[in-house]
Amino acid sequence: MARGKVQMRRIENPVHRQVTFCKRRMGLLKKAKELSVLCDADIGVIVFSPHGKIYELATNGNMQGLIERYKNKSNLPEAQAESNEQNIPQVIQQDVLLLRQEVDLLQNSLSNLEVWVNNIRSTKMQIMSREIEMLKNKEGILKAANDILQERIIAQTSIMDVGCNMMIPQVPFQLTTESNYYF
Amino acid sequence: MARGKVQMRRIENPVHRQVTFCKRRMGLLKKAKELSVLCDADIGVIVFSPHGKIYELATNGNMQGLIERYKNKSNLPEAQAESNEQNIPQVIQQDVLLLRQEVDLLQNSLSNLEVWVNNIRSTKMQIMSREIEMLKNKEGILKAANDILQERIIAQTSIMDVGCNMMIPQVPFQLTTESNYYF
DNA sequence: AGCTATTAATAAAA
DNA sequence: TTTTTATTAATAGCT
Repeated sequence: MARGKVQMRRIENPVHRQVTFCKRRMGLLKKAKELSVLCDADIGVIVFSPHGKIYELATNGNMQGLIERYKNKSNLPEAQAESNEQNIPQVIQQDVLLLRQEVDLLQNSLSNLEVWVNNIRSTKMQIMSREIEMLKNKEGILKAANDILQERIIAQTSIMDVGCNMMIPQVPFQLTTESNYYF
Repeated sequence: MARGKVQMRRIENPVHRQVTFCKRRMGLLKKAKELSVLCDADIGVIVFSPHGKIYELATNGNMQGLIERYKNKSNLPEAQAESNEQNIPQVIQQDVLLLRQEVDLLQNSLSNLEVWVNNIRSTKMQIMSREIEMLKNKEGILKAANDILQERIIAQTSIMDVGCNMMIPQVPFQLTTESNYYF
C-alpha cells in the first residue's frame, strides 16, 4: 500500500523482507487490538518469524486461557473426551452447562433488545424529519401568500391615491417571522 | 479509515458493531495471510466473536501444530505440567467463575438498557423537537399576518367601493396550506 | 451486500 | 529500526 503495488509472494531481498516483516507485524497486531476493542472480541495472534522468534498478542492478556478456550470450543472430540471422562464432578459440569445456556440466552435477549430500540429510534427520527420538511414547505407557501397579499394592498393603495383623494391609515405591511425565537 | 475517524472504543450500535466485526475480521485474516506470504512467517490467528463463535487462521494449515510449537518455544515449563490431569477441575472452576462474571455483566447491561430506553430522547431528537416547535410557531405567525393582510384588503376594497366607483379585479384572497402534503 | 469518500497502512528512500 | 513521503489498501457510513 505504498509507492507501487506489492506482489503477493515472498520478498526475496532479505533487507526488504525484514523491514516489511517489522512494519506489517506491528500493523497486524494493531489491527487485532482494534478489532478486539471495537467489536468486543477476544483475539489471539501468534507470529513466528522465519528464524523462529515469537511475537504474540492476546487481547485478554492471557494466551494460555485463550488457547484453552479455543481447544474447548473448536470441535476437538479428543480434548472433550479427555476432560469429560475423568475425574470432574458431574455437578460442576452441569453448572457450567447451565451457566453457558444462561449466558447465551441473555446475550440473545440483549442483542434483540438493542436492535429493537435502535429501530424504534430511527423510525421516530424519520417521522420527525418528515414533519420538519412539511412544516418548512408550509412556511414557504405562507410566505408566498403573504407576499401576494402585500402586493395586492400596494396596488390597491396606489389606485386609490390616483383615483380618489382619500386617506387610508398607514400601517406597516410586513409581519416578519425572521426574529427566530429559538436560535 | 473511511468517512470519518473512528473512536477506539466499543461500537455501541449492535448493527454497526456486527458489520464492522465482519469487515475487520476479514481484513485481519487477510493481513495475516499477506504477512505470512511476504515474509515467510508462520502465523496463527484466533478470533472469538462476542457471542463465542470462533474464527481462525493458521497459515501452515494446522492450528494444533502451531499451538504446540508456541507452547514449546515460549518458556512455560509449568504449562506443560499443568496440562496434565490433576488440575483440570481448577480449569473448570475458572470457567464457572468466568461465566458467572459474564452473567453479571449481561444483567448489568440489561439494566442499563432499561434506563436508556427511558431516556430515549437523544440530543438529536431534542433538537428536532425544538425545530418542529419553532416551525409551528412560525406557521402561526404567518397565518396571523395573512389574516391581517386579508382584512386590510377587504377594508380597502369596501372603502373604494364606497368612495369611488372603480372596479378592482377580484382574485381569491386565500392561499391555504391545509392540503397537508404528507398526511 | 455494494459503493465512495476518507482515513490508515505501508513501500521506498534516507 | 525509525521517520518521511507518496501511494495503495482498508473501511465507515450509506443505500
